[in-house]
Amino acid sequence: MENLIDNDTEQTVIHYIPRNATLHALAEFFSACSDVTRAKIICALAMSEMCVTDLSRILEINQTTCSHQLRLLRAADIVKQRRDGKIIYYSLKNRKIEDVLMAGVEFLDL
Amino acid sequence: MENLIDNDTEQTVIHYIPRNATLHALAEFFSACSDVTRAKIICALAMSEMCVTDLSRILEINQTTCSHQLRLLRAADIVKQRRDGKIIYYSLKNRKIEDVLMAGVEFLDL
DNA sequence: CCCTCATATGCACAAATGTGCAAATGCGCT
DNA sequence: AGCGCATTTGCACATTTGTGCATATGAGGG
Repeated sequence: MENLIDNDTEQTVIHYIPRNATLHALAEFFSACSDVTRAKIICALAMSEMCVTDLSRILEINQTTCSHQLRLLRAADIVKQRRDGKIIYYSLKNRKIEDVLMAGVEFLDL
Repeated sequence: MENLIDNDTEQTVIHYIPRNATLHALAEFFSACSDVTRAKIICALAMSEMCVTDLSRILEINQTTCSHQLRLLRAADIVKQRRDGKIIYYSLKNRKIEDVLMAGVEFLDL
């Protein structure tokens, strides 16, 4: 069983591979961006803090679905909430998420 | 049925939301990055062109699985292949994928 | 206390996804 | 042609995911 790449390269590659925890975190994060509904929500929240009702009305998605996806986005630390009386306002937790979207747009040349 | 955000903001948000085709492309792209195995493969290929056998051996993943995931990555235009006799070498099609991973790493503060 | 509105949760279900075995294909060699 | 190796493909299966209805929770106002 011969190696096809040379041993030095192999060692370099092996050391470059991130730890499993890192890979897992990355995959989970990208997974949170990998749905049309959630991408929509992120884009909307990048413009303005908003409540669930407005979000679902403006994006034309079911309120329940919106709520479910917001929960996922919150679990992924992409979105945060703030309560004001009856209303819960959602917004981006960290503006770096926009850099990620931009990088995606760049890659796809959109 | 009253709006909770003012109409100007609402209009701005509505115009900011990317077209459906764009959202779909973005989601599909991130979906390609949203799996541990594929993330691993991308990281490895960022270091060096490699064939399936080496990839699966070094990353310690089943060769068949590796092949399946490479097909997905190829469909997502993340990876390209080059044949040399019996061997097929895989490499990143576009180095901008690294910027995306970096943005993810930045976001997660890894 | 009851009504209304904003939001979340439980549940069910269809659809998509990741994995690996078994078998097929492709290619060079003799 | 026949063999061996590299890679892909077909198939099956368990698991996860996205969605929305029905229902619950939570908060303010009369």
